[in-house]
Amino acid sequence: MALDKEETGERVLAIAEVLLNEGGMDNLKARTIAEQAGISVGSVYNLFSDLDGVHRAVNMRLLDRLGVAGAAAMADLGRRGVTDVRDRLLALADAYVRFVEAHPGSWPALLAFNRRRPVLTEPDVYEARLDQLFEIIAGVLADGGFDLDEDTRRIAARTLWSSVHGIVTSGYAARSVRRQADEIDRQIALLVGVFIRGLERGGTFAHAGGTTS
Amino acid sequence: MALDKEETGERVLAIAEVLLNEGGMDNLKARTIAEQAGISVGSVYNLFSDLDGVHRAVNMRLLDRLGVAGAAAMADLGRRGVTDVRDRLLALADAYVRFVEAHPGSWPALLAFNRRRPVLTEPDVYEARLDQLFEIIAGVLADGGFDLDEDTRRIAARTLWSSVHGIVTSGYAARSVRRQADEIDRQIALLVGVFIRGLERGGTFAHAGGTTS
DNA sequence: TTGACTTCGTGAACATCGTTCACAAGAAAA
DNA sequence: TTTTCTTGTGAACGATGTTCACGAAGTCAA
Repeated sequence: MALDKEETGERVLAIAEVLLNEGGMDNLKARTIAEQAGISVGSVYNLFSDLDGVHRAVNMRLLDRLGVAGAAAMADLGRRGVTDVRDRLLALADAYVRFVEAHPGSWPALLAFNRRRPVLTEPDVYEARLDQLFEIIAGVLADGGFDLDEDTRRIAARTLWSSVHGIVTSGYAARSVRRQADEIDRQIALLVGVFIRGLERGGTFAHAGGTTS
Repeated sequence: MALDKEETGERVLAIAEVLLNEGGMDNLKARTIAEQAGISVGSVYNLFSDLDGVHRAVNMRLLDRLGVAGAAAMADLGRRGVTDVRDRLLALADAYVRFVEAHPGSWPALLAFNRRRPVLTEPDVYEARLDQLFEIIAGVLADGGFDLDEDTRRIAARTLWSSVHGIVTSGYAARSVRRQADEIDRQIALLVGVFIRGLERGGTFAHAGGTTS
């Protein structure tokens, strides 16, 4: 045996990520992985329980990389003395956009992976890695001087994240590739701008049932 | 032959939608459709080019139904004399939430379907049906008395839609089923509230490059 | 009516996929 | 050396998407 077991696993994950990035979920085939990794099909199932297990492991790496990208963007702004809330939120959103662009196949594959089953899987680990991002956003909001209690700030952070996520994914699902990046940037700019102005005006955001007569 | 060709196609689509709704994309099998529809496997391929073609047709029906739900929600509010922008936007968002809840499997399958290939498909028809929804939102914004030019209003409508979409999909991707509906409602209420307050303050939302020193 | 032509349903057949498993090779222990 | 355990192997199985040669049934002209 030439390689360590863990080392072989890493190589399989690297190959799997390339396959996912190039051809989406349908391109993740056990025989292709085995061939490119120089092992047999059975060995793939020795290293991972399923192909789903391989995909899950790739997704973990992606989420980790996304967290690093977000933290790096904040660290970079801090190093340059930028403290403006708008700039920091835009930088976070931009980091996410660049991350999605850097993973044109594997990131959509992660999203599709979660939607494949109704709710059978246990995305606890997923949520844990996403919480890391939420806390970054909540931290930015906390420094913004808004008069928000902790609970509202938590909701606002998740709302902001979900909104940016929706803008980016909806944007890239549209037809043209060019000109679409511009649309995404404009939507994000409008969202962040409107969000900050709305928060600055204070007030409560209770789930008021105003729609009923 | 007992049934018309088009009628058989409708039955196939109805069966396919049930299958998708119950088990997601993996549950859409040619042999299952043929068996439940009382036809042969080959006939399915006579009626539709691919299984993807079947899925596409189901998705069209879903998008039509979503458009009807949105329009109905607006018509209902108009009938009850409700003209407040916040109420109307919340009603639209609520219509979307209820739509997603009414299609727990087939709607995620639609989203996963679009993410399956990088950008090979031509979602022109998709976009056309979504534009219908954007125009509804833009119409509500136009009645809101905000000082927005048509272009900004278009962007704002799409931003609002994408944000709500992101909130809903991110929300249902999380772990618990209960208590999650509450989280979604709170995020939507915060988003709409913040959005309206932000728009009321006017100003431009140009893509100002403020992040660079 | 009859014959040719067209249309369309049929299901066996093929290729490919995920997954399993009996087997063997090799390392470690005795 | 012998035994035992681990681990890689690839043939084999079942399921799936898709095709296609065949035949039944309808249509129409003579």
